[in-house]
Amino acid sequence: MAGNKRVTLAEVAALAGVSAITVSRAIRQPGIVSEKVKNRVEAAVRELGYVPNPAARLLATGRSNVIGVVIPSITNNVFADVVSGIYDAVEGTDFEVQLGNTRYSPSQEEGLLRIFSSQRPAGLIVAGIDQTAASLDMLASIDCPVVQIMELSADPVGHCVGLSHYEAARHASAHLVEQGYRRVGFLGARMDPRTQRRFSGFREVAEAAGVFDERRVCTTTTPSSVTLGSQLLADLLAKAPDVDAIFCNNDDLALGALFEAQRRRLSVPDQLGICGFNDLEMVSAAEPAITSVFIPRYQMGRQAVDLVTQGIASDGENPTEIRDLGFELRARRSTARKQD
Amino acid sequence: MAGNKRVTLAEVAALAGVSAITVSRAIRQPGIVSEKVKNRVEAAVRELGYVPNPAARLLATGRSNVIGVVIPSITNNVFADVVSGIYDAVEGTDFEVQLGNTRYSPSQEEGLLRIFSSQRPAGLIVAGIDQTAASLDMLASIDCPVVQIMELSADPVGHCVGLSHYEAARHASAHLVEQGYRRVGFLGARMDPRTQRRFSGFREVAEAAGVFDERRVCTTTTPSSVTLGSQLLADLLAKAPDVDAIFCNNDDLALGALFEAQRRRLSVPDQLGICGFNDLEMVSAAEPAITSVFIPRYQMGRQAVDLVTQGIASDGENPTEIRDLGFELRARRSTARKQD
DNA sequence: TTGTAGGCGTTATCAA
DNA sequence: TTGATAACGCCTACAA
Repeated sequence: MAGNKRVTLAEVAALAGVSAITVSRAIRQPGIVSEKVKNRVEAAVRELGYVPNPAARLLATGRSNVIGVVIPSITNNVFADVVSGIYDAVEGTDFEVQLGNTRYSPSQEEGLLRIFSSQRPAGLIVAGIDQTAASLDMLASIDCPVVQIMELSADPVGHCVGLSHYEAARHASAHLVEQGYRRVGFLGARMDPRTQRRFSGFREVAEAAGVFDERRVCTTTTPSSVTLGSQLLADLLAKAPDVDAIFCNNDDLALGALFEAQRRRLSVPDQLGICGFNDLEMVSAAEPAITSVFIPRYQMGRQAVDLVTQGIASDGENPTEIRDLGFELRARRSTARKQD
Repeated sequence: MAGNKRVTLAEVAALAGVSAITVSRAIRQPGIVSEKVKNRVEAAVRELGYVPNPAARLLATGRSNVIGVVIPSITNNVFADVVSGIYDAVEGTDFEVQLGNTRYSPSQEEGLLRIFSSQRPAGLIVAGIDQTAASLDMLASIDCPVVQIMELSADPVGHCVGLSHYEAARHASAHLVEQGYRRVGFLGARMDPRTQRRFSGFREVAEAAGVFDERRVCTTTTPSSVTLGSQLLADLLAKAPDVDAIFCNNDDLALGALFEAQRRRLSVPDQLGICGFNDLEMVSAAEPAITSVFIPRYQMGRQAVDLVTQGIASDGENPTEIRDLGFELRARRSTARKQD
């Protein structure tokens, strides 16, 4: 089968008794070559174990098969799932994924986009809608499908697959109020734009219900962790011992808060209701199971790739698409207060 | 500065008043061109905003700047940290990372390696030492630095950065015995080769201490999760209600077991000791904090890249290196049994 | 439907 | 130290 040295189009062509360009066409647009020739070519390809040389193709076309993906973190479970969806969707296609990590830094994001732009990518998938003006300029002027994921933008640079974190937070907060909690608080880490939008949702619902109080808000710009969730709850309890429920900006914090509550013998959900965000697997397994807001992480990744490939297939002629994939509040025992 | 169209070597050469190849040399081997020419070239590069075209370079040299990374999962936190180390180490260099996901399937691994091999990568980083014979053949014959990570191999195909999971499991198991536990059990998911090696370590220590019992072993090939940890502990307790400590193959299972113990009002560590593996952040935050074995995930990623780049710099003339990065048992309250 | 010529941007080779 | 020439493998444009 496959020899050791690289097989070229010319060698396949020689074996099949056609010209190189015919082999090229048989591979890329099987429809336009005759059935007979196609079969001969396919046989030769198999026999020689031919694999196209992407560098040569790129050099000739000026267009790569790389889908650039720009995310703020690769260790965060949320993005791990998104990336997983992206890789699954790309599998079996001719595309490759190139991952860029911004570390939540807009300027690093700008740098990554600059690099990607200069490489003529097949498509670009970027997390969030809070790019710098310079980043947005690049995205707007680049000649390939662009997809913003995670959130919904009123004014997207390209396609958009996500959900309203503001609405999601409103639902979660409303749930707390409905459960009868009246002194609700908020725990937030990192406080990136997405987090802040969730906080807005929480704040508005709490204010509308007349249960908002600044003293029950504990936030930090420190990156999120379970340990930090414990600390934030400790801080919150110091400031506002009467808090009876918390909306945590993510599940790590929620789990940390649960552990801290256990340490203090605070009964969850009776003395303290806890709601997380993202619905990572672990929170549904907790004791008590933690209420959270599921967001379709994996699907966002998959559909972003779909939009890229469709955009390429239609040669950029398809209109901008905004897909709201929604969210789902998953109420569990951690907020199941005994109703009087 | 940078115009919109791509600047080529020839344009830089024209502006600098030299030939293209001289510019090429001035960029790649500044040492061999005259000071004067070098300065002129540098000025021209800056003025035009020249960026080399990697595709053309690759086509001409037959050697890419891609470091291929083959891991079994991208959602698993363990590999997320490894990959994070890889990306951090690659940053600022001329290399790029290409991630391949085997989904714990040896045949998918083979396929990925086949693709990578055909792309003349700059280096290859593969997780584990349990490749198929065909995979090992490819790794052995490929003309670039190869690094196996996660484990130590007696007979590595290239470099090796990892630790002995067998030894690590022995330590953890010995710790349980030292704490006075006498009816120790094992919880294992997925049961891939690495997991099995950890089980061997556990088994041998337990047998040597005369505390091994088949009935206290609960394993499944199902992928690991926190929920699964709860189920496995439930299964274990059904088979062997007298178990007094468990070594969990990873932290997800350990956390799930802790939750299940809480549900059953089993006191940890007194009635049940729990030890995890990997030392993910969450286990140290748990209540009680869970004992685990830390492994240097991030460092393995970083050092693997170092070995690749060194191998390239030395043109493959450096000897095979095996780096044992070790592990660290982090004893916490979940195994701090009151000693009588 | 198939083929021919030329070029994509860079580097290796050989020569000056 | 610098330069001319010829690849590298594929694709676009045009021709047959």
